[in-house]
Amino acid sequence: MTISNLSDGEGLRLAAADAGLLEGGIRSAGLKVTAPRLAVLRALTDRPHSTADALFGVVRADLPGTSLQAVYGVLASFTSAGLVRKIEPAGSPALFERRVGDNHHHIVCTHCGVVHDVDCAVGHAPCLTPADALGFDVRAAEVIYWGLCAQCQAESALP
Amino acid sequence: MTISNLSDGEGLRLAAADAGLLEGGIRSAGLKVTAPRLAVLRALTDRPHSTADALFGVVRADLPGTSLQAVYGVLASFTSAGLVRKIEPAGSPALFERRVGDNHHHIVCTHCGVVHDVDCAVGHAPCLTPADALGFDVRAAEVIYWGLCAQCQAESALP
DNA sequence: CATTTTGTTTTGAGTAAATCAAAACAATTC
DNA sequence: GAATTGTTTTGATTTACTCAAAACAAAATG
Repeated sequence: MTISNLSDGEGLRLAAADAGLLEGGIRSAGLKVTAPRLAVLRALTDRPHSTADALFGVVRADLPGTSLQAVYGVLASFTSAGLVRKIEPAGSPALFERRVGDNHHHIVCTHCGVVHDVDCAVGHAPCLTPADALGFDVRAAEVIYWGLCAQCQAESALP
Repeated sequence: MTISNLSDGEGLRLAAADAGLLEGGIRSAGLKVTAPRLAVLRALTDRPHSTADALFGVVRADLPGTSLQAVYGVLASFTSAGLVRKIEPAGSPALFERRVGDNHHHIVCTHCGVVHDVDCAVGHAPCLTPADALGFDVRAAEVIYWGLCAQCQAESALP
């Protein structure tokens, strides 16, 4: 599979527009630019908080030869290169997003599973300092809010 | 397997002392009191932040006939009865603890995986209010701090 | 431009953690 | 003590993910 069959038909113009940005991001992370990587990164741009499997579904539409393992491989390399962030909410397969480098958190619907980004709670870097760090050298604080999303609240209020 | 072969030998006195408390806890959660449930609850008292598998290892020493699935079943019933809390740190199998009902969080060592409880960060119920809840009815905030524990810091500083 | 090197993807197998279902069984209720 | 209800065992199954070797493509090099 070569980069030249990356896109076809109506996706071509969009792909051409994005390609530079996506490609630059991958390249400047010190990774080789390949068709599966471009496809995964594009899919993730459109659909943040996706599972590997969901991304595989999107990617294989663009690039039919792509394997699920390739998607896992791409995501692993992106994650360790700091190009994407992996989140693992309880009870869910891992989710991935392109928004990295800021200290943002997530809010997850306990009913439908939808995930949204939320900015940090209190002031500058809230929750980044535990009451007592017990001698740990704390590097990160991960916050997940759980609750009912607006739509599921509305649905649960129906007769 | 009956409750009568719950313990033997030197564990008997301790078991007798605990049995009332453990039994009362299970019963008042509306669950039947069984040998596997007592054994799991006792194991969890001694070793908070254990996996189902680790608890299975402890329980089968007391109660050799116990199956791993029984341990999963016991933990599921305890969790939904509010008798234990299940935590699922990224990259780890689920951990269980008896400390419930308070809003405490966890600090996990990125190197050795050890988990400790930490009280809430700032004031009363910090992090319980996101900057913007996006219409969600927020019910819980889960905070996990990641860092190097004191021992792993010491070991990484060696020649 | 051709070649080599390095890194990526495919193919296929394998694993860990957890779940499901039916039959056997035990705790509580009556 | 019998009936009822809930729990545990047994055994199979699933999901999410990982590993390894061979095939292959991208980038570096001459």
